[in-house]
Amino acid sequence: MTTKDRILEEALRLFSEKGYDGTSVESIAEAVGIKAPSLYKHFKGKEEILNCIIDISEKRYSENFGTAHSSWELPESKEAFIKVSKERFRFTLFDPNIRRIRIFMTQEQFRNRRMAEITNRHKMEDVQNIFKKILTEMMEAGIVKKDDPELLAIELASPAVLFISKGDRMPESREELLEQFERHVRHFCDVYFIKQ
Amino acid sequence: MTTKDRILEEALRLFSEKGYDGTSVESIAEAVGIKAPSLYKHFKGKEEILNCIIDISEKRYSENFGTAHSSWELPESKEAFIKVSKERFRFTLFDPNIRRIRIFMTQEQFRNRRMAEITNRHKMEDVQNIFKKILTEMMEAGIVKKDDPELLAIELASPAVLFISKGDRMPESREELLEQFERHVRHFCDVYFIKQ
DNA sequence: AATCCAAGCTAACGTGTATTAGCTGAATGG
DNA sequence: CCATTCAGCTAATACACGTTAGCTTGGATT
Repeated sequence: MTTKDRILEEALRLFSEKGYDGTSVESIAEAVGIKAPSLYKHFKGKEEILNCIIDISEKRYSENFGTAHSSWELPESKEAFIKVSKERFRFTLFDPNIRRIRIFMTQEQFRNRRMAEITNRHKMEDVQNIFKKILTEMMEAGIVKKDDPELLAIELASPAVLFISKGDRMPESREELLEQFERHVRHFCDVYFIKQ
Repeated sequence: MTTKDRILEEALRLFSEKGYDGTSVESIAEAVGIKAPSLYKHFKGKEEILNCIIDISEKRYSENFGTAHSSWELPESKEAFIKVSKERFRFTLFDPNIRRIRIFMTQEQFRNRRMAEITNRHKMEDVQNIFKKILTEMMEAGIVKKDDPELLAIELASPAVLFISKGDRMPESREELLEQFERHVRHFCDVYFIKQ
């Protein structure tokens, strides 16, 4: 791992913990194990670090949630659907990289137009498009009742978003949130899946 | 309105726009129309201003959403329920004071334990308790199908939270969000209300 | 072996920020 | 009518932060 990558890693960690304005260039350098002026051999300044992190955030997010890359195989049954949903939810909730990006985005979205757009693309488009796609396919396969897949995607996704936010705020509640999420998905299945 | 109140008002506005660390004492003073040192006649320092604002946030939130103060009359029909939900949603989405507090809280929750707890009490308890109460009553009144009111409260509330977050991020989309919210509530009624 | 460059360092600068000291004038109260 | 208090002001302080200049060094290149 290069020094440049280590700088970006530590900067993201610090930004997510203290915010951009609350993080000094010196503290980033210290976390990396170099002196502040050495940082300028790799980046023009603090703002360039920020922009690189935004780039990374955008990339990692689209890798993990973009419709293109996201290859869920179609769940064949209610239990398969619950299992794969839970795995996905657990990963999103616990993965430290995704988590740091999410917390950082949550804080920075109001002062950075690009950050607002990325946050939005993620929460309002990517997540819902994944669910929309799966739900559409499951409707066609006769597993889920025919309905507006866009609306159902929101019904399915938004409690997850709420739980994830709580998990970021209070990490100690994450195990409990997994259970809450399962209850929600099971309920969703009870309502919208075709009984066999 | 006293100077002290004006300071708190402008500080909240600036904190919500630029964050706590991004707001200087001088800029608060300037917004109020005084010089920075005069601020110290009213507050011990920047941090005391922050704490006062947190107090205010907590108070305003519990005034608006606390179970105790919240007096919804029980909606008698589906349309009445949709109407009152929409009004409430519109208010929450547009009211500038509530909005500033919410945006400020969203940013500060990760660096301030108290802020995390207030955010949580609001999003995870207050909002859901209101809906839980109404839904329970409507189940007893034979308007809504019998089900777990706690779960249904989440199904009803979480898309609203998602829409509100988007509205804070991109205010220009708020009118559209009102329509999306109505679609969600109508769908909710279709699924959970007893047909007449 | 001589040269070069990347990546670190120390020292220093300029700016911005939170806060304090101490003055002033106007209202308040005995 | 004088004393006090309040709420503003200017000037100044101390420090932190982002950034630049310029030196050093060790490994790669020629």
